[in-house]
Amino acid sequence: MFNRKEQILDVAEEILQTQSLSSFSYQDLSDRIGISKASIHHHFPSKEELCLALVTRHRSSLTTTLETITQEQTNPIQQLDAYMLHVSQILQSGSKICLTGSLQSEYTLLSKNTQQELSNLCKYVHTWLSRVLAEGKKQKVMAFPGTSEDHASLIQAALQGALQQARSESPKQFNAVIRQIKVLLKGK
Amino acid sequence: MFNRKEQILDVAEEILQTQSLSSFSYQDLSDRIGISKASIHHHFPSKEELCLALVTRHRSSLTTTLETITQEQTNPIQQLDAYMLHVSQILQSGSKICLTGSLQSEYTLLSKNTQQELSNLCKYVHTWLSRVLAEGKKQKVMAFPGTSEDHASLIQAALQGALQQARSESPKQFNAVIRQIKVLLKGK
DNA sequence: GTCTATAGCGGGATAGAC
DNA sequence: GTCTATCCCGCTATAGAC
Repeated sequence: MFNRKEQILDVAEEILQTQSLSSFSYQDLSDRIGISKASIHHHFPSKEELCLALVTRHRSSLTTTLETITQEQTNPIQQLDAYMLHVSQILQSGSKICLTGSLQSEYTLLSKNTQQELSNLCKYVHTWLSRVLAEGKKQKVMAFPGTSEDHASLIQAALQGALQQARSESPKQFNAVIRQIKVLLKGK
Repeated sequence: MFNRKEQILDVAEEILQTQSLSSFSYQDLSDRIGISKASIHHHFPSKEELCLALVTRHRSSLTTTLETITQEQTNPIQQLDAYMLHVSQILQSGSKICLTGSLQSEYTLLSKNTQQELSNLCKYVHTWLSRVLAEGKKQKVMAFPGTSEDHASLIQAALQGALQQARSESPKQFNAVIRQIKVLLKGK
């Protein structure tokens, strides 16, 4: 048999990116997976544990993604492009938002552990982005004023916000943000 | 007597910016205001109506704010600064996020009317920002590549994302985004 | 406008059989 | 691992008295 735990996390992640932590229930999971609520409780006794597992898995998945990008692309511009493509695929697969954004909106409802794990995840992405930007500047293939860290913060925040804005507006708004991030990095 | 409806909306807005639409209840309102749940239903029969009223009021409030800024500040740079100060005050009054961001995260759960009103609100802010940026460029007090509309989208998305990121990180992350938005507008 | 009381539902979680 | 059955709770919403 395949891994049921992973299947539950897959479905939970999808719902979380479409709705919110408070609004989704074991019943939702039960309906979509086709096993009873009690069976899901067997794998994840509490909602809090499920949520923590979700964030932990997401962090390790994102780590793999970013490491792969770093290995496959040597050019910092292509590395950033690959990451932005990764983010835009979230939008294209339904009008989802990133897991991070969904959970940060309900940050005050998370357990201490989950908050910590979410914080680690964000820090990791920020560090990666900062490094790519610093490398791009050093190689003179990117140009931007200010520090790499600040510019990384801007890009990270903009991508998260853009996914959400795309919901009430059109995906065009999201594409506008991607376009502008790229334009800003071109020297003149 | 003061206006109870407004009081309810005040408290609801505060809770929504701290938690989420799904997680907050008439009981929460009842506890904080000191009247029964049934009394609140008298003013806002359903949660959906309350939510719509909240967005409508927020839109008119924001319209006033932006019009005031436009009248009081003649310099586009100062207009943008005033708006960003307005946003940063959201963060300073507790670790809140903007109403827009909170509701967009649960966009799929909103009624059609509320979705439409939220969309109008976002469009209005985007139009205002675009105009300020275009004016700044025309007066040569701002410099940025690309269109005013795209740069407005970037700033709007970044501010919304930054408020959320500030929760799992520190307010420093938010300040970094503000700083970088300003730096990007300086000609060199 | 506010209250108490309650309906009716769905939530998270558990017990115990298979 | 999965099920049925059930507990207890909190939710939205309504009825009807004051």
